[in-house]
Amino acid sequence: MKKKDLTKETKILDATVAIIINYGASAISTTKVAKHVGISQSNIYLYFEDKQALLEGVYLREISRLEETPEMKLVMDADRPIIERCFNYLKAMYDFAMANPYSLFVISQIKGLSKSFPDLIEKLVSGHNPVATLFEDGVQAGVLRSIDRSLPMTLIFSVIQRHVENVQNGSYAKNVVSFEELSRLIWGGIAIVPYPSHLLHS
Amino acid sequence: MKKKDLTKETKILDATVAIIINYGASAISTTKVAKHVGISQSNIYLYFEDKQALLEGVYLREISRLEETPEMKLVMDADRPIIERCFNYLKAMYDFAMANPYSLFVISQIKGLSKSFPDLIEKLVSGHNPVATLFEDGVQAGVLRSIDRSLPMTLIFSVIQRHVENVQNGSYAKNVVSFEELSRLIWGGIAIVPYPSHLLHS
DNA sequence: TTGATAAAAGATAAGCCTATCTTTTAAGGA
DNA sequence: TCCTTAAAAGATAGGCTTATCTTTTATCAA
Repeated sequence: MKKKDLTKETKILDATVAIIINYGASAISTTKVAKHVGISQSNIYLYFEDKQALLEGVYLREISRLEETPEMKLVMDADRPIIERCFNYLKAMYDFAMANPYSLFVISQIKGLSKSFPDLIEKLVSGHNPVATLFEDGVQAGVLRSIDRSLPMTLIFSVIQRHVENVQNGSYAKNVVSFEELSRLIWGGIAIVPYPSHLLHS
Repeated sequence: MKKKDLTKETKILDATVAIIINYGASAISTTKVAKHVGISQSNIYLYFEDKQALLEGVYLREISRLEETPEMKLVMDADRPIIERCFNYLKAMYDFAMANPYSLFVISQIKGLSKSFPDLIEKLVSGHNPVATLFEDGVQAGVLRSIDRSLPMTLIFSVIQRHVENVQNGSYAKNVVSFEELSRLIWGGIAIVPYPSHLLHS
Protein backbone atom coordinates (compact mmCIF):
# COMPACT_ATOMS: atom_id res chain seq x y z
CA MET A 1 0.00 0.00 0.00
CA LYS A 2 0.94 3.60 -0.48
CA LYS A 3 2.22 5.57 2.50
CA LYS A 4 1.55 9.19 3.37
CA ASP A 5 4.24 11.67 2.51
CA LEU A 6 5.18 12.90 5.96
CA THR A 7 6.72 16.10 4.63
CA LYS A 8 3.54 17.09 2.87
CA GLU A 9 1.75 18.36 5.94
CA THR A 10 4.69 20.68 6.52
CA LYS A 11 4.63 21.77 2.89
CA ILE A 12 0.94 22.60 3.12
CA LEU A 13 1.48 24.61 6.29
CA ASP A 14 4.42 26.41 4.70
CA ALA A 15 2.39 27.31 1.65
CA THR A 16 -0.43 28.61 3.82
CA VAL A 17 1.98 30.80 5.73
CA ALA A 18 3.47 32.10 2.49
CA ILE A 19 0.05 33.14 1.22
CA ILE A 20 -0.80 34.84 4.51
CA ILE A 21 2.46 36.78 4.38
CA ASN A 22 1.84 37.96 0.84
CA TYR A 23 -1.91 38.48 0.73
CA GLY A 24 -3.24 38.24 4.28
CA ALA A 25 -5.17 35.47 5.99
CA SER A 26 -8.43 36.38 4.28
CA ALA A 27 -6.87 35.34 0.97
CA ILE A 28 -6.39 31.74 2.08
CA SER A 29 -8.23 29.11 0.05
CA THR A 30 -7.59 25.41 -0.36
CA THR A 31 -7.35 26.04 -4.10
CA LYS A 32 -4.52 28.54 -3.72
CA VAL A 33 -2.68 26.50 -1.11
CA ALA A 34 -2.84 23.40 -3.30
CA LYS A 35 -1.59 25.31 -6.33
CA HIS A 36 1.27 26.70 -4.27
CA VAL A 37 2.30 23.25 -3.07
CA GLY A 38 1.77 21.68 -6.47
CA ILE A 39 -0.82 19.12 -5.43
CA SER A 40 -4.52 18.67 -6.08
CA GLN A 41 -6.97 20.69 -4.04
CA SER A 42 -8.71 17.62 -2.65
CA ASN A 43 -5.40 16.23 -1.47
CA ILE A 44 -5.32 18.81 1.30
CA TYR A 45 -8.34 17.18 2.88
CA LEU A 46 -6.28 14.08 3.53
CA TYR A 47 -4.09 16.08 5.89
CA PHE A 48 -6.56 18.57 7.33
CA GLU A 49 -10.20 17.98 8.10
CA ASP A 50 -11.24 21.32 6.70
CA LYS A 51 -10.02 24.85 6.10
CA GLN A 52 -10.55 25.77 9.74
CA ALA A 53 -8.29 22.91 10.85
CA LEU A 54 -5.66 24.07 8.39
CA LEU A 55 -5.65 27.55 9.86
CA GLU A 56 -5.55 26.17 13.38
CA GLY A 57 -2.60 24.04 12.34
CA VAL A 58 -0.70 27.07 11.09
CA TYR A 59 -1.53 28.97 14.25
CA LEU A 60 -0.48 26.21 16.60
CA ARG A 61 2.75 25.53 14.78
CA GLU A 62 3.68 29.20 14.94
CA ILE A 63 2.92 29.35 18.67
CA SER A 64 5.01 26.24 19.26
CA ARG A 65 7.97 27.63 17.36
CA LEU A 66 7.91 30.55 19.76
CA GLU A 67 7.45 28.49 22.89
CA GLU A 68 10.07 25.92 21.98
CA THR A 69 12.81 28.49 21.59
CA PRO A 70 15.75 27.74 23.94
CA GLU A 71 15.55 31.27 25.33
CA MET A 72 11.85 30.83 26.03
CA LYS A 73 12.47 27.54 27.81
CA LEU A 74 14.97 29.33 30.03
CA VAL A 75 12.41 32.00 30.85
CA MET A 76 10.10 29.37 32.22
CA ASP A 77 12.72 28.07 34.64
CA ALA A 78 11.14 28.98 38.00
CA ASP A 79 14.49 28.71 39.82
CA ARG A 80 15.93 31.85 38.25
CA PRO A 81 15.31 35.32 39.74
CA ILE A 82 11.92 36.63 38.68
CA ILE A 83 13.15 39.98 37.38
CA GLU A 84 15.59 38.14 35.17
CA ARG A 85 12.85 35.86 33.87
CA CYS A 86 10.60 38.79 33.03
CA PHE A 87 13.34 40.67 31.26
CA ASN A 88 14.54 37.62 29.41
CA TYR A 89 10.99 37.05 28.27
CA LEU A 90 11.13 40.36 26.44
CA LYS A 91 14.50 39.43 24.98
CA ALA A 92 13.23 36.03 23.91
CA MET A 93 10.18 37.56 22.23
CA TYR A 94 12.34 40.16 20.53
CA ASP A 95 14.92 37.69 19.28
CA PHE A 96 12.26 35.34 18.01
CA ALA A 97 10.38 38.12 16.25
CA MET A 98 13.54 39.42 14.59
CA ALA A 99 14.56 35.93 13.52
CA ASN A 100 11.05 35.11 12.28
CA PRO A 101 9.85 38.47 11.03
CA TYR A 102 6.50 37.21 9.82
CA SER A 103 5.61 34.92 12.67
CA LEU A 104 3.79 37.46 14.84
CA PHE A 105 2.09 38.82 11.75
CA VAL A 106 0.80 35.38 10.83
CA ILE A 107 -0.43 34.79 14.37
CA SER A 108 -2.30 38.07 14.50
CA GLN A 109 -3.74 37.57 11.01
CA ILE A 110 -5.26 34.23 11.93
CA LYS A 111 -6.44 35.52 15.28
CA GLY A 112 -8.23 38.43 13.67
CA LEU A 113 -9.73 36.46 10.80
CA SER A 114 -13.01 35.40 12.29
CA LYS A 115 -14.87 36.80 15.24
CA SER A 116 -15.14 33.32 16.71
CA PHE A 117 -11.47 32.53 16.33
CA PRO A 118 -10.16 34.27 19.46
CA ASP A 119 -12.39 32.21 21.76
CA LEU A 120 -11.38 29.04 20.02
CA ILE A 121 -7.73 29.94 20.31
CA GLU A 122 -8.02 30.59 24.03
CA LYS A 123 -9.23 27.01 24.34
CA LEU A 124 -6.45 25.63 22.18
CA VAL A 125 -3.73 27.44 24.08
CA SER A 126 -5.07 27.49 27.61
CA GLY A 127 -3.96 24.75 29.96
CA HIS A 128 -0.44 24.70 28.66
CA ASN A 129 0.18 28.42 28.94
CA PRO A 130 3.37 28.95 30.93
CA VAL A 131 3.48 32.68 30.21
CA ALA A 132 0.43 33.17 32.40
CA THR A 133 2.37 31.76 35.35
CA LEU A 134 5.31 34.02 34.64
CA PHE A 135 3.08 37.07 34.79
CA GLU A 136 1.45 35.94 38.02
CA ASP A 137 4.84 35.34 39.62
CA GLY A 138 6.03 38.72 38.43
CA VAL A 139 3.09 40.52 39.98
CA GLN A 140 3.45 38.55 43.21
CA ALA A 141 7.11 39.49 43.46
CA GLY A 142 6.36 43.18 42.95
CA VAL A 143 8.19 43.35 39.65
CA LEU A 144 5.25 43.63 37.30
CA ARG A 145 2.30 45.97 37.45
CA SER A 146 -0.75 44.41 39.06
CA ILE A 147 -3.26 44.44 36.23
CA ASP A 148 -5.11 41.90 34.10
CA ARG A 149 -2.29 40.12 32.34
CA SER A 150 -3.92 40.32 28.93
CA LEU A 151 -3.05 44.02 28.90
CA PRO A 152 0.74 43.81 29.34
CA MET A 153 0.76 40.76 27.09
CA THR A 154 -0.98 42.70 24.35
CA LEU A 155 1.44 45.56 24.89
CA ILE A 156 4.48 43.35 24.44
CA PHE A 157 3.12 41.53 21.44
CA SER A 158 1.90 44.53 19.51
CA VAL A 159 4.90 46.76 20.14
CA ILE A 160 7.37 44.09 19.09
CA GLN A 161 5.26 43.14 16.10
CA ARG A 162 5.09 46.76 15.03
CA HIS A 163 8.84 47.17 15.39
CA VAL A 164 9.54 44.15 13.24
CA GLU A 165 7.07 45.38 10.64
CA ASN A 166 8.75 48.77 10.60
CA VAL A 167 12.13 47.17 10.00
CA GLN A 168 10.67 44.79 7.44
CA ASN A 169 9.04 47.45 5.29
CA GLY A 170 12.05 49.73 5.52
CA SER A 171 10.36 52.31 7.70
CA TYR A 172 13.64 52.44 9.62
CA ALA A 173 16.86 50.42 9.78
CA LYS A 174 17.25 47.62 12.30
CA ASN A 175 19.77 49.55 14.42
CA VAL A 176 17.74 52.77 14.56
CA VAL A 177 15.62 51.26 17.31
CA SER A 178 17.77 49.01 19.49
CA PHE A 179 16.54 46.26 21.77
CA GLU A 180 17.40 48.49 24.72
CA GLU A 181 15.21 51.32 23.47
CA LEU A 182 12.36 49.00 22.62
CA SER A 183 12.56 47.10 25.89
CA ARG A 184 12.72 50.34 27.88
CA LEU A 185 9.45 51.34 26.27
CA ILE A 186 7.87 48.02 27.12
CA TRP A 187 9.41 47.71 30.57
CA GLY A 188 8.18 51.17 31.51
CA GLY A 189 4.68 49.98 30.85
CA ILE A 190 4.59 46.52 32.34
CA ALA A 191 7.01 46.81 35.29
CA ILE A 192 7.08 48.84 38.50
CA VAL A 193 10.77 48.43 39.20
CA PRO A 194 13.57 50.31 37.41
CA TYR A 195 14.81 49.05 34.08
CA PRO A 196 17.40 46.32 34.75
CA SER A 197 20.26 47.64 32.59
CA HIS A 198 22.61 45.11 34.17
CA LEU A 199 20.72 42.31 32.46
CA LEU A 200 21.31 43.74 29.00
CA HIS A 201 24.59 41.97 28.36
CA SER A 202 24.21 38.53 29.86
CA MET B 1 -35.80 63.44 -11.93
CA LYS B 2 -35.23 61.21 -8.99
CA LYS B 3 -32.83 62.34 -6.28
CA LYS B 4 -30.39 60.26 -4.27
CA ASP B 5 -31.42 59.25 -0.79
CA LEU B 6 -28.79 61.06 1.23
CA THR B 7 -29.27 58.82 4.26
CA LYS B 8 -28.56 55.71 2.26
CA GLU B 9 -24.81 56.09 2.20
CA THR B 10 -24.91 56.22 5.99
CA LYS B 11 -27.15 53.18 6.12
CA ILE B 12 -24.77 51.23 3.92
CA LEU B 13 -21.81 52.19 6.09
CA ASP B 14 -23.75 51.27 9.22
CA ALA B 15 -24.65 47.88 7.84
CA THR B 16 -21.05 47.23 6.87
CA VAL B 17 -19.91 48.08 10.38
CA ALA B 18 -22.57 45.81 11.86
CA ILE B 19 -21.36 42.88 9.79
CA ILE B 20 -17.73 43.54 10.72
CA ILE B 21 -18.68 43.59 14.40
CA ASN B 22 -20.54 40.32 14.19
CA TYR B 23 -18.51 38.32 11.71
CA GLY B 24 -15.26 40.20 11.07
CA ALA B 25 -14.15 42.22 8.08
CA SER B 26 -13.41 39.16 5.98
CA ALA B 27 -17.13 38.37 5.98
CA ILE B 28 -18.04 41.58 4.17
CA SER B 29 -19.71 41.19 0.80
CA THR B 30 -21.89 43.57 -1.17
CA THR B 31 -24.57 40.89 -1.14
CA LYS B 32 -24.68 40.73 2.65
CA VAL B 33 -24.49 44.49 3.09
CA ALA B 34 -27.36 45.02 0.65
CA LYS B 35 -29.46 42.38 2.36
CA HIS B 36 -28.80 44.03 5.71
CA VAL B 37 -29.85 47.44 4.44
CA GLY B 38 -32.80 46.08 2.52
CA ILE B 39 -31.76 47.27 -0.92
CA SER B 40 -30.56 45.57 -4.06
CA GLN B 41 -26.96 44.52 -4.31
CA SER B 42 -26.30 46.63 -7.38
CA ASN B 43 -27.65 49.70 -5.64
CA ILE B 44 -24.53 49.84 -3.49
CA TYR B 45 -22.46 50.61 -6.57
CA LEU B 46 -24.30 53.89 -6.93
CA TYR B 47 -22.81 55.03 -3.66
CA PHE B 48 -19.43 53.31 -3.67
CA GLU B 49 -17.26 52.62 -6.67
CA ASP B 50 -16.41 49.14 -5.50
CA LYS B 51 -15.99 47.03 -2.38
CA GLN B 52 -12.61 48.55 -1.65
CA ALA B 53 -14.11 52.04 -1.64
CA LEU B 54 -16.83 50.85 0.70
CA LEU B 55 -14.28 49.57 3.19
CA GLU B 56 -12.27 52.75 2.89
CA GLY B 57 -15.44 54.68 3.56
CA VAL B 58 -16.06 52.76 6.76
CA TYR B 59 -12.47 53.21 7.82
CA LEU B 60 -12.40 56.94 7.18
CA ARG B 61 -15.69 57.56 8.91
CA GLU B 62 -14.49 55.70 12.00
CA ILE B 63 -11.24 57.68 12.06
CA SER B 64 -13.16 60.93 11.70
CA ARG B 65 -15.50 60.09 14.56
CA LEU B 66 -12.45 59.72 16.74
CA GLU B 67 -10.70 62.86 15.51
CA GLU B 68 -13.80 65.02 15.69
CA THR B 69 -14.41 64.29 19.35
CA PRO B 70 -14.46 67.52 21.43
CA GLU B 71 -11.80 66.09 23.75
CA MET B 72 -9.59 65.26 20.80
CA LYS B 73 -9.96 68.76 19.38
CA LEU B 74 -8.80 70.09 22.75
CA VAL B 75 -5.77 67.83 22.67
CA MET B 76 -4.68 69.39 19.44
CA ASP B 77 -4.73 72.90 20.91
CA ALA B 78 -1.03 73.79 20.82
CA ASP B 79 -1.47 76.56 23.41
CA ARG B 80 -2.04 74.15 26.28
CA PRO B 81 0.86 72.60 28.27
CA ILE B 82 2.33 69.66 26.41
CA ILE B 83 2.12 67.23 29.32
CA GLU B 84 -1.56 68.01 29.64
CA ARG B 85 -2.11 67.48 25.93
CA CYS B 86 -0.37 64.12 25.99
CA PHE B 87 -2.28 62.93 29.01
CA ASN B 88 -5.57 64.19 27.67
CA TYR B 89 -4.88 62.34 24.46
CA LEU B 90 -4.94 59.10 26.44
CA LYS B 91 -8.12 60.17 28.16
CA ALA B 92 -9.73 61.13 24.86
CA MET B 93 -8.81 57.79 23.31
CA TYR B 94 -10.06 55.95 26.37
CA ASP B 95 -13.36 57.81 26.53
CA PHE B 96 -13.95 57.38 22.84
CA ALA B 97 -13.16 53.68 22.96
CA MET B 98 -15.45 53.13 25.93
CA ALA B 99 -18.25 55.10 24.30
CA ASN B 100 -17.76 53.34 20.96
CA PRO B 101 -16.67 49.88 22.03
CA TYR B 102 -16.43 48.50 18.52
CA SER B 103 -14.80 51.42 16.80
CA LEU B 104 -11.18 50.42 17.37
CA PHE B 105 -12.08 46.85 16.52
CA VAL B 106 -13.56 47.92 13.21
CA ILE B 107 -10.51 50.03 12.42
CA SER B 108 -8.09 47.22 13.16
CA GLN B 109 -10.19 44.71 11.24
CA ILE B 110 -10.12 46.79 8.09
CA LYS B 111 -6.45 47.60 8.54
CA GLY B 112 -5.58 43.94 8.83
CA LEU B 113 -7.78 42.74 5.99
CA SER B 114 -5.47 43.00 3.05
CA LYS B 115 -1.71 43.20 2.95
CA SER B 116 -1.93 46.22 0.68
CA PHE B 117 -4.40 48.04 2.88
CA PRO B 118 -1.93 49.39 5.48
CA ASP B 119 0.04 51.41 2.92
CA LEU B 120 -3.10 52.78 1.41
CA ILE B 121 -4.39 53.77 4.80
CA GLU B 122 -1.21 55.59 5.74
CA LYS B 123 -1.72 57.68 2.64
CA LEU B 124 -5.36 58.33 3.37
CA VAL B 125 -4.75 59.48 6.92
CA SER B 126 -1.36 61.12 6.70
CA GLY B 127 -1.20 64.77 5.79
CA HIS B 128 -4.07 65.62 8.02
CA ASN B 129 -2.60 63.73 10.95
CA PRO B 130 -2.43 66.05 13.96
CA VAL B 131 -1.47 63.23 16.32
CA ALA B 132 1.94 63.00 14.67
CA THR B 133 2.58 66.62 15.62
CA LEU B 134 1.51 65.98 19.18
CA PHE B 135 4.04 63.18 19.48
CA GLU B 136 6.82 65.28 18.01
CA ASP B 137 6.04 68.12 20.39
CA GLY B 138 5.96 65.68 23.28
CA VAL B 139 9.39 64.31 22.47
CA GLN B 140 10.80 67.80 21.93
CA ALA B 141 9.53 68.90 25.34
CA GLY B 142 11.10 65.92 27.07
CA VAL B 143 7.75 64.45 28.06
CA LEU B 144 7.59 61.51 25.70
CA ARG B 145 10.19 58.87 25.03
CA SER B 146 12.28 59.60 21.96
CA ILE B 147 11.44 56.71 19.66
CA ASP B 148 9.71 56.21 16.33
CA ARG B 149 6.18 57.40 17.04
CA SER B 150 4.55 54.39 15.46
CA LEU B 151 5.64 52.37 18.49
CA PRO B 152 3.97 54.38 21.28
CA MET B 153 0.97 54.90 18.99
CA THR B 154 0.61 51.18 18.54
CA LEU B 155 1.01 50.71 22.28
CA ILE B 156 -1.81 53.11 23.08
CA PHE B 157 -4.14 51.78 20.43
CA SER B 158 -3.71 48.11 21.17
CA VAL B 159 -3.81 48.35 24.96
CA ILE B 160 -6.98 50.43 24.96
CA GLN B 161 -8.56 48.22 22.32
CA ARG B 162 -7.75 45.16 24.36
CA HIS B 163 -9.20 46.70 27.50
CA VAL B 164 -12.46 47.56 25.77
CA GLU B 165 -12.64 44.07 24.32
CA ASN B 166 -12.09 42.57 27.75
CA VAL B 167 -14.93 44.64 29.19
CA GLN B 168 -17.11 43.89 26.19
CA ASN B 169 -16.80 40.13 26.37
CA GLY B 170 -17.20 40.07 30.13
CA SER B 171 -13.61 39.11 30.83
CA TYR B 172 -13.75 41.63 33.67
CA ALA B 173 -16.10 44.40 34.81
CA LYS B 174 -15.58 47.97 33.66
CA ASN B 175 -14.45 49.16 37.11
CA VAL B 176 -11.97 46.33 37.66
CA VAL B 177 -9.47 48.18 35.50
CA SER B 178 -9.87 51.93 35.99
CA PHE B 179 -8.70 54.63 33.64
CA GLU B 180 -5.98 55.46 36.13
CA GLU B 181 -4.61 51.93 36.13
CA LEU B 182 -4.77 51.66 32.38
CA SER B 183 -3.22 55.06 31.78
CA ARG B 184 -0.44 54.34 34.28
CA LEU B 185 0.43 51.28 32.22
CA ILE B 186 0.47 53.28 29.01
CA TRP B 187 2.17 56.35 30.48
CA GLY B 188 4.94 54.23 31.94
CA GLY B 189 5.70 53.08 28.43
CA ILE B 190 5.43 56.20 26.35
CA ALA B 191 6.52 58.93 28.78
CA ILE B 192 9.78 59.71 30.59
CA VAL B 193 8.25 62.01 33.21
CA PRO B 194 6.28 60.82 36.27
CA TYR B 195 2.63 60.01 35.91
CA PRO B 196 0.67 63.29 36.19
CA SER B 197 -1.85 62.27 38.86
CA HIS B 198 -2.92 65.88 39.26
CA LEU B 199 -4.45 65.78 35.77
CA LEU B 200 -6.72 62.88 36.62
CA HIS B 201 -9.61 65.00 37.87
CA SER B 202 -9.74 67.97 35.55
C1' DT C 1 -50.50 65.53 -17.15
C1' DT C 2 -46.66 64.22 -19.31
C1' DG C 3 -41.96 63.61 -20.32
C1' DA C 4 -37.16 63.54 -19.00
C1' DT C 5 -33.98 61.63 -15.99
C1' DA C 6 -31.73 59.34 -12.52
C1' DA C 7 -32.32 56.01 -8.81
C1' DA C 8 -33.40 51.39 -7.82
C1' DA C 9 -34.18 46.75 -8.88
C1' DG C 10 -33.38 42.78 -11.69
C1' DA C 11 -30.70 39.74 -14.42
C1' DT C 12 -26.59 37.81 -15.50
C1' DA C 13 -21.68 36.56 -16.73
C1' DA C 14 -17.64 34.80 -15.07
C1' DG C 15 -15.14 33.29 -11.50
C1' DC C 16 -13.75 31.29 -7.15
C1' DC C 17 -14.77 28.62 -3.09
C1' DT C 18 -15.53 24.34 -0.15
C1' DA C 19 -16.33 19.74 0.53
C1' DT C 20 -17.39 15.26 -1.24
C1' DC C 21 -17.44 11.50 -4.34
C1' DT C 22 -15.20 8.76 -7.96
C1' DT C 23 -11.38 7.24 -10.49
C1' DT C 24 -6.55 6.56 -11.17
C1' DT C 25 -1.97 5.70 -9.56
C1' DA C 26 1.74 3.75 -7.14
C1' DA C 27 3.99 1.29 -3.37
C1' DG C 28 4.76 -2.75 -0.56
C1' DG C 29 3.64 -7.46 0.75
C1' DA C 30 2.65 -12.03 -0.70
C1' DT D 1 4.83 -10.74 -10.69
C1' DC D 2 0.50 -9.55 -9.04
C1' DC D 3 -2.75 -7.91 -5.79
C1' DT D 4 -4.22 -5.08 -2.09
C1' DT D 5 -4.79 -0.67 -0.36
C1' DA D 6 -4.29 3.93 0.54
C1' DA D 7 -2.71 8.22 -1.49
C1' DA D 8 -3.40 11.36 -5.09
C1' DA D 9 -5.83 13.33 -8.77
C1' DG D 10 -10.04 14.37 -11.12
C1' DA D 11 -14.72 15.68 -11.44
C1' DT D 12 -18.48 17.93 -9.74
C1' DA D 13 -22.38 19.99 -7.00
C1' DG D 14 -23.93 23.91 -4.94
C1' DG D 15 -23.13 28.17 -3.29
C1' DC D 16 -21.36 32.79 -2.92
C1' DT D 17 -18.92 36.72 -4.96
C1' DT D 18 -18.13 41.03 -7.74
C1' DA D 19 -19.18 44.10 -11.20
C1' DT D 20 -21.83 45.34 -15.20
C1' DC D 21 -25.71 45.74 -18.11
C1' DT D 22 -30.73 46.17 -18.74
C1' DT D 23 -35.19 47.19 -17.24
C1' DT D 24 -38.40 49.30 -14.15
C1' DT D 25 -39.83 52.86 -11.06
C1' DA D 26 -40.46 57.26 -9.06
C1' DT D 27 -39.76 62.14 -8.85
C1' DC D 28 -39.28 66.71 -10.49
C1' DA D 29 -40.12 70.18 -13.92
C1' DA D 30 -42.41 71.93 -17.65
